[in-house]
Amino acid sequence: MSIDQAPSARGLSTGPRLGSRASREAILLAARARFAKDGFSGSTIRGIAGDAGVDASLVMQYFGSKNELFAAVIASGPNTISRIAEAFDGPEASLGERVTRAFFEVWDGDPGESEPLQALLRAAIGSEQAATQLRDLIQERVLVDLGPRLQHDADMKTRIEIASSMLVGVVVGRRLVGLDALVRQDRDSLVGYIAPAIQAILSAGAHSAQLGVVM
Amino acid sequence: MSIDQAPSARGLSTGPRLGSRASREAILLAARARFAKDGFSGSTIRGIAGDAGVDASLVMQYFGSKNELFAAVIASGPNTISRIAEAFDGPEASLGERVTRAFFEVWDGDPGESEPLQALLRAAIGSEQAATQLRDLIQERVLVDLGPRLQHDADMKTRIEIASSMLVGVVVGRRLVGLDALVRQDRDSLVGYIAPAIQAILSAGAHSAQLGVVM
DNA sequence: GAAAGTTCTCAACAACTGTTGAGAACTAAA
DNA sequence: TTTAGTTCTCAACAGTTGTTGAGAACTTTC
Repeated sequence: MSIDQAPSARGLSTGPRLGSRASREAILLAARARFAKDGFSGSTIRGIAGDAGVDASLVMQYFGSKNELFAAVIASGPNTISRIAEAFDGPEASLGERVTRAFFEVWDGDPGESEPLQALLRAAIGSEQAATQLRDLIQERVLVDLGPRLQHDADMKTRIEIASSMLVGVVVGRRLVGLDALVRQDRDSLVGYIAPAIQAILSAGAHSAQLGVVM
Repeated sequence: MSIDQAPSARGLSTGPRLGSRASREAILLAARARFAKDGFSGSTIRGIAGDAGVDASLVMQYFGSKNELFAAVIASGPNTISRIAEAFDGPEASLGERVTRAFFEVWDGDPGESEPLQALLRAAIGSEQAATQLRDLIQERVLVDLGPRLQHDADMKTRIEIASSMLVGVVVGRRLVGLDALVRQDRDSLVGYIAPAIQAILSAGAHSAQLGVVM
């Protein structure tokens, strides 16, 4: 009945505590990898549980449902958009290269950072529901992180979405589809190819009538 | 036993023929739309059959299996890559615009043309098997259609794959994810934003050391 | 030792999946 | 009308899916 019956007057109680976080994290790790590789509907809870060396029902016990597990995977990623947003600070002449490089570091680098993003992208392309989730994430974060850096300018927002889509497209071609000429390139030479194009998208406003946006 | 027992010495025989092609085509149409919308594993034969106003087993009877139905949908699309390849013919100054416009006409236009492509892309992003299928398709067709137009140049092949990935990325952002600033733009203004970037990718070889490729 | 609390597994359910075989419903020829 | 051939549906299969509830196995406190 009463809460204060706790054994040693603390929140800690009797049972085993060591395995708890370890299994939970193993599940999250396995789910991250599988969602990134097979998409949402292509991944199964039994498969994830098997990878984590755990029974499927434990996954349910920790995360409630497959949808919540997926949400936990997405939430487990660090705030990548703010890292990309930081690339907007600096001289305009090298804007394309900074943004391109930041994108590759986030999407093409450490699995802990890239796998949740790839999972979200795969799921978003695979189902309308996840697409809404991704859309909202972009909508929120981009406004929060990029808003202060740029004046509210519909044209610049369009340019950012185009440039982002292009960069994501290259990552999709390289990592998800596996186009061989893209896979073979190392990151630096890819940046060499791509940065001028991104620069053309992002800084073209400076050549047109209404400008003074970025700097 | 013998084949020549056919009633009127023709290939035509007794049963109803009207429904045949109509149902087959209705199934193919429904499958095209659903694969494009929900991906491969997200689509069900029962759902496709329901859209076509037909029992699920009829789908099996016509196409044998879900995989073969998918292959039929992919094969039903016209040869889009050759249409894009044609855009490479012409003055180099407007190469970016021609290619960009051709891409949008193919990927963002008539459902009969764009839906098989979107279906293949969704499936390729959703599973490794379909990714191989897409990779092979690109490998074959690009070499066949673009090979004669360009000299065999690894650098140009890389540039083409990058530009294609970028354009596909924009289509994904616009059609599959639904980024609102991209959805709002009409095609012409999108081309206005994007063409210079594609031009930068495709014709940048002319500015670098080893050149003479495109012209 | 017993008791309490935690972590985890077993077995099963209900729904849905692709797929199959048998037989209706219909159409055209005899 | 009978017969043969075609188009299509019904009912069911075996497997997999997410999900659930009961109870083992283990750890700490008394």
